[in-house]
Order: sequence, then C-alpha cells, then structure tokens
Amino acid sequence: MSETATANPHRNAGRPRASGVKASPETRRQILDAAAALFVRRGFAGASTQAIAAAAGLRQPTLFHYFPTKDAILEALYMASLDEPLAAFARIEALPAPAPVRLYAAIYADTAFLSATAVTQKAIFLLPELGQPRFAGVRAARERLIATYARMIAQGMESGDFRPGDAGLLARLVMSLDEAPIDIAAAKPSAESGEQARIVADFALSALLLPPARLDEIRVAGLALLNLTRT
Amino acid sequence: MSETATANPHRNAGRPRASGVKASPETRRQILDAAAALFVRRGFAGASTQAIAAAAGLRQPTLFHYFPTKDAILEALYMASLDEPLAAFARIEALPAPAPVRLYAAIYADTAFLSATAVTQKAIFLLPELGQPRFAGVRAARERLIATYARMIAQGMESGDFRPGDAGLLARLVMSLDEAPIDIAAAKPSAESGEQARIVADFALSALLLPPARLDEIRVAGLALLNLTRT
DNA sequence: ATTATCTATAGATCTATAGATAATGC
DNA sequence: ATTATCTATAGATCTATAGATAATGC
Repeated sequence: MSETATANPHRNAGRPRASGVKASPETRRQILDAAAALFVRRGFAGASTQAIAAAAGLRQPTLFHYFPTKDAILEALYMASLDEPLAAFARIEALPAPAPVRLYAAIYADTAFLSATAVTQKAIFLLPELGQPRFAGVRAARERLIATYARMIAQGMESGDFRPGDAGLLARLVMSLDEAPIDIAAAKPSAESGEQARIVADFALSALLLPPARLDEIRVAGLALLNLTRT
Repeated sequence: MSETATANPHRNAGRPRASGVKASPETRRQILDAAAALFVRRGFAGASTQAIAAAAGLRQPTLFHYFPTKDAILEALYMASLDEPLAAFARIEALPAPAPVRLYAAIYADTAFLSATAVTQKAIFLLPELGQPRFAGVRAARERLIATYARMIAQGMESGDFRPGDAGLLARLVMSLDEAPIDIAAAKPSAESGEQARIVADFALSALLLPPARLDEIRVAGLALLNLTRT
C-alpha cells in the first residue's frame, strides 16, 4: 500500500511504454483487471507477474511501482470486491423490513453486484490461497458477510418464516450459491446478471421458507433409495 | 498413466527411503493424498513436487516413478473423485422412483461420498486449473454429473413436483451446493458428513419443490427494498 | 524535480532427467 | 533381474531490486 499512485501534480510525466500503448491514469485499475483474469484462469502462483504485466501492456518490473509485492495485487482485488457488498449489507440490514425480504435483497445485491464482465472476478474467492494466513484479514471481511446472512436467517426462523436449522451452516450454503454464477457465467454467457441474481435469490429463499411441503416424505424415500443402491 | 505401479511380482524390492519410513504398497495413494491436501491449501502451481514428496515421505524425483508429470497427479485425483459419483448417479437415475426422490438420493450420495477426512479433496474442483484445456476430459466428466441433475430436475418440473425454471442453471446451483461442504467443513469441523449431506439435500430440494409459498410476494418486496438503498 | 517507465540481473525456486544404489527374490 | 528409491543437476522459470532513461511541468 506504500507506493500507491495518488492524484498527482505531474499529470502526464513518465517514460513512454515500450509497448507503444499510451500511459493511462487508470494503470492501477488495468493491472488489477489483468491480474484478476489471469489468477482466475491459471491460479495465483500460475499467473506470473510477467504475464500480468504483459496483459496490462507493461514490462514486468513496472508492476512493482504500483504494488509492493505480488501478494498485494491479490489483496487489493479482494478488498475491492468486498467493500461494496459490505456497505450494501450494512444498509440493507438496518432497513425496517421482515427478515426474508431483507435477505432476498442482500442475496440479490451480492449476486448482481459485479457487472457481467467482472463476474469472473468473483472467482477469486475460490482461490485456495484465500485460506492462507496472510489473507486472514480478507477472510474476516468475507465472514462478516456470512454473519449478516446468518443473522437474517436466524431472525427469519424466530419469526416463523423459515424452517428451523443451523443458521450459520445455512448462511454458508447461501454464500456458496452467491459464488455459483461464476460457473454459470462460464457455461451460459448469455444469462444477464440481473436474471442470474433473481434465480439465485429465488432458489435460496425457496430453500429456507416454510412450509417444507413434501420435504420430509421425499427425504425418507430418498434415503431408502440410497440404501438400495449401496454395494 | 504409463508408469503406474501395478500388482508386482517382486513385492518388497527397492532401495530404502532416506526418510527411514518403511515403503508401502500404498505409496501411490499416499502421494495422491499428500498432493490433494497441498493443492487445496496452496493451489496447484503453489504446491511444489518437493513439498508433495516430503509430505509423502519421499525425495522429490521419486514422484516421477509413479506419475509421468505433475499434471498427471492432479488428473488422477480428479478422475478418482469422479468415478464413484458417476457410477452412483447412473445407478440412482435408473431406479423406478419419482424424480424428486432420485434427486434427493443423488445429492445426498454426492455430498456424503467423501469421508470426513477426504472432504477437502472435493475442493480440487474449485481449482482454477480445472478450466484449462488440458483438463477438458475432467470437465466433461463433471458435466455428466451436472447433466444428470438437470435431467432429474426437468422430470420433476414435468411431473409438477418442482416449480418451473431453467433446469440446466438450477442443476449448476445444486452442484455448487454439493461443493459447499468444503467451506462448511473448514468452518465447522464438528459436523458429520451424513449430517452435512442431509442439510445440503434438504436445502436443494426445498428450493426446487412446489409450492413456492410466499416467494413471489417476498421477491417483489425485496427488489423494492433494493431500489430504496441504491445510491 | 518528479514521475512512470525501462533494461539488466541476482538469487531463489521448480520440474524433470540421468544415472547410481540398495533392497528383494528368482 | 527387477524394483523403488536415491543423489546430482540441467534448464527454465519467477519475484523483486538496482539503477538508468525519457517524458512532464515548475
């Protein structure tokens, strides 16, 4: 975070790029976009700083003018992807509406947040590196989103809207649905992000709402079926 | 696949290990287990063959006696994780039961398949490397699982058990729930795999079953709420 | 003077190969 | 003889640093 390029007095200074591409005030953003695309396709360690720089129209060491380390690029991506949902969740949670309605709005917001082009960026939350100690801060921020879901789900259970269950576990299932559109977007690029958001939010709410209808009966029959097929 | 260790005539031959650990007929399996754990924690490129070998009690080049390349290790992991679910799905789909019941059984089977210790191995399906051309065969096998879900969901819609929708998209959401227990297992290691399987299958079936009850009303209110919070 | 970029490179990996070695079992 | 392992290493990376360079703008 030390070398971050800020609003500068010398607007257009600097040596020209070898690639010929004109320097842009958006360079930092372009590096982040290039990095996200490569991290998601090749993994963090598999995406070299050389490849990221090339995708951004720069030579490899120039990245280190904008970010102190390669890790810092991923960290900046994570934080940028969490800021808006965190703010949106805080706003939605404070509104005077029934828990199921607030939950619907939160899920829709989180799924629709990223525009169609940036949807792939959400896949950074599936990178194994997220689990490493160095990204504990990012995980904590993501856990705050999950905790918001859990509170809304618990409130919905108390009010009798949702069927009873472990609100924490169910919140994680809802979060895993939020991250599913990555897969969907890859398989069916035609679907609009608003349409996807609606499908995901409908799915999640249907899963939580009472009455479970014929669920009990189906569970019993399904488990019996499984016993039949055990080898 | 060329150098696979097969049932050998010379059972206990071979130079002893430098680590002192006794050689085992399970060496191949142990390499796969060590590799899965490291791939999931550090990513594919981030898990060196040196680290994998060390975790398996071997020196680095010994891996290449069992697998021709590092890629082949990941490929073997994928295939081993898909074989059993593919076979189970084929059996379940052929059974004479209503679509919702078969779907419940399939989801339960896929979620419960891996024992509690091996649950992390499921996370290999979240590795970005899966998207690369070299793993097209693995993706095709995974798509067959998703297609089975999609067929069952479509049948459930035809029979009037499930609310209408895009069966292909919904199948992907169900698959993303299957892969969620990774996250759950990491956050709450106490949950039994059978309990998790039940929670996931209940969640998915509730989401699909008719009637959607108050879903329409909640959706309208939720979207209205979102418009209020738009900045 | 300040800035963004460049070239060159040090030092640390990392995969895979070559070929030696220390067991077993015929 | 066959096997599983080892040691040594070639060759190809990959991150990050050092320091030069080519612009702008005071």
